[in-house]
Amino acid sequence: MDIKDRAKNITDLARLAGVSPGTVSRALANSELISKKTRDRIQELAREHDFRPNVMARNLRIKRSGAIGVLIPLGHETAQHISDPFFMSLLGNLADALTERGHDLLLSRVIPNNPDWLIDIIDSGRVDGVILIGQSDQAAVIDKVAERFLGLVAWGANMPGQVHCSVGSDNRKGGELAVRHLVERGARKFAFLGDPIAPEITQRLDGVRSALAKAGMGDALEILPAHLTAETAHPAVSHWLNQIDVVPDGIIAASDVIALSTLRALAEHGRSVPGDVRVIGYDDLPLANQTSPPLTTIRQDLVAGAAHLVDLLFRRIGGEKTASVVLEPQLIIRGTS
Amino acid sequence: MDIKDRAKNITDLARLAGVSPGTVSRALANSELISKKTRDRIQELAREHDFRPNVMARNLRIKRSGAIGVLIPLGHETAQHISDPFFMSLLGNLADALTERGHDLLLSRVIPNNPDWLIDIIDSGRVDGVILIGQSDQAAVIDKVAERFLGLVAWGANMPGQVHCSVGSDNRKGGELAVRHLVERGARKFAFLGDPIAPEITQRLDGVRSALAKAGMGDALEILPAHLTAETAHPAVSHWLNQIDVVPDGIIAASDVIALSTLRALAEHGRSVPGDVRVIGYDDLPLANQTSPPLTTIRQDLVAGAAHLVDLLFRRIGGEKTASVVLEPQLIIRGTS
DNA sequence: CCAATTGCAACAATCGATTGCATAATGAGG
DNA sequence: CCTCATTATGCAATCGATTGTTGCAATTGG
Repeated sequence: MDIKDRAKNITDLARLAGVSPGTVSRALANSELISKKTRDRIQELAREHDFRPNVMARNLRIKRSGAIGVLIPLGHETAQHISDPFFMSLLGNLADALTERGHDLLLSRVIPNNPDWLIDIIDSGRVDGVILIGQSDQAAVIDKVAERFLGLVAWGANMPGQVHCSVGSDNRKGGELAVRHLVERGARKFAFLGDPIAPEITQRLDGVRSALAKAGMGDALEILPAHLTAETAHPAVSHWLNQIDVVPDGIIAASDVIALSTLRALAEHGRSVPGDVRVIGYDDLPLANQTSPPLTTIRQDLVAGAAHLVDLLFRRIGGEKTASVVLEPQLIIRGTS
Repeated sequence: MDIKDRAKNITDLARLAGVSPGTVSRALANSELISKKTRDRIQELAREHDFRPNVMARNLRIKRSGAIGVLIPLGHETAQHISDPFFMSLLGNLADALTERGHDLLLSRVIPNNPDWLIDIIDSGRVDGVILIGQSDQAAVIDKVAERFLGLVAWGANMPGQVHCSVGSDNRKGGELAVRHLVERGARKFAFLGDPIAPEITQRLDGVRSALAKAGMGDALEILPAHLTAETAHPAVSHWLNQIDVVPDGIIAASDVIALSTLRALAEHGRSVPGDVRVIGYDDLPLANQTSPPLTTIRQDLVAGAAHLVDLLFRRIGGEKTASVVLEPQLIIRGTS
């Protein structure tokens, strides 16, 4: 088939078939209104001419875009990069789940410098629904939008009084699991590394505090509240190790990424893991299994998480008012504890 | 502003302003054809009513979608996951670069089970251009499409006689760099870990072979040609270590991900790095700096790579017939060599 | 004071597919 | 051979914004 006589729109194809555009449209949609004979003929013709209907025109008419917006709000720390392994890991799973449902994934890294960032995207008509990866510090904005707009789900913490639908792990329980495990292994002096500005982190810290209190060691906790990314974590932790008097023997990192940098900093300071210090991460990213020794961590099941996000989103798009989902965190014991 | 009287389309807004839809369109586009006074009035009205023009209608009319498709073809190994850290790292950089240019990023993980996978996406009208992350084993398909369609660039190897425009590092030179470095450090028996089905890997292996030949050690190379992902690499390498007679003292991993697993497997086999064995990776992913000891590797500058991909793509969309770009690989010496 | 020029905004066609409704073609039965 | 009931197709409006062309009014110059 030469490039010249490729039918570029439904009208061309209709002329070639000797029927009206409407008939072609129905035939390609396999509508019963068109006789089997013409239907087959038109479908065959479409195949021969390599015809592909214009998606935008179709979307305009039927008012759906066939795309789901996946947004990564970078509120409290614009320096945070989209390639953060945690985001990426979830994103990969979302891409798979959405593709299976025949939807495109519109990726956007958004810096919420005006309060309309979310509404802007929703009202633009580019997407049928929105999945937020993380709430950053935008809980208020998200809640306000969620009151009006159903097709929105978020990965992250489930806060009391929250309006929007979220999927996330039980961060509090995760924090508790981490501490209980370290206590069992004999740790007595603890440190928590992570910035409680993000609600998830706050909840993890709450869990840590609560478990320590229960164990009668409520005052044995130190906190390094710096915002820690893959790039900034190592120097921050290293500096912290230099200035403290007594190095804790149980370190709870707020994420695997932080834990990784911590392992390295400890090695450089001549501390053995898990001999001198026991370390536990959070997330169970694929790379947690790749360190030496492999990282003990609290697992968030991102495959299940992504599946839930997508499932809830489509149910909400369908009009259902779904509740949030809280996933059970799981202690994964490896070599660093 | 109540939700009721939100103008939902340009016609509503025109009625409210007492002008015609065309005038509103021009006013919002800040066209000189409309007097400053009416322009300001309409813009103010639009702001009050929170009006956002329908992107799909606009796109249909002006025949652009405002989105760039980023495709990850998974040809020779469907099990490979989109969350491969290398893909993700590049993807993050692409998202940033495209956002800066005001374009959306349509992410798709595609399994090329029929030869039309690429044409389908291009002709659907959903995207203005396509960036391929990796060519997988689809070079023929890609070349055929590239003959006709300009708005296409790919990350990956630059093969002789290639039609499509690609951006990638000089894999051959990268392989040479790796070997020269290991030789300098005293390694005498080598292994290359990676599957030469992907053209990039073949080129790296060629470089390795060539450098070894130059050093007069052409026969000191062993190859583990398994397809290695984050999940499969560790068992494969571990098994390999068990069955070989003499463990090499210089290991060239075809990627950082493979190098990571190798480090772990070596540790489990009681080999010290870099004491017994020197290891070098390829890519310089963020996580290469996070291992202990940190990984010596051949750096591909993904920030520059992403910038090139986007720049070339937009120039091609603009009609320019750009040539491929080959980036200079860089030896990053860290702790494993 | 009238004609020529300029400036603004309205009109209407257009992008390409979908779909309710009207109409033509077909076939059966009398 | 004609009528009526179906079935199969055509017609035309629609989704919402863009843009070339046209028409009207105000301004300027002679």
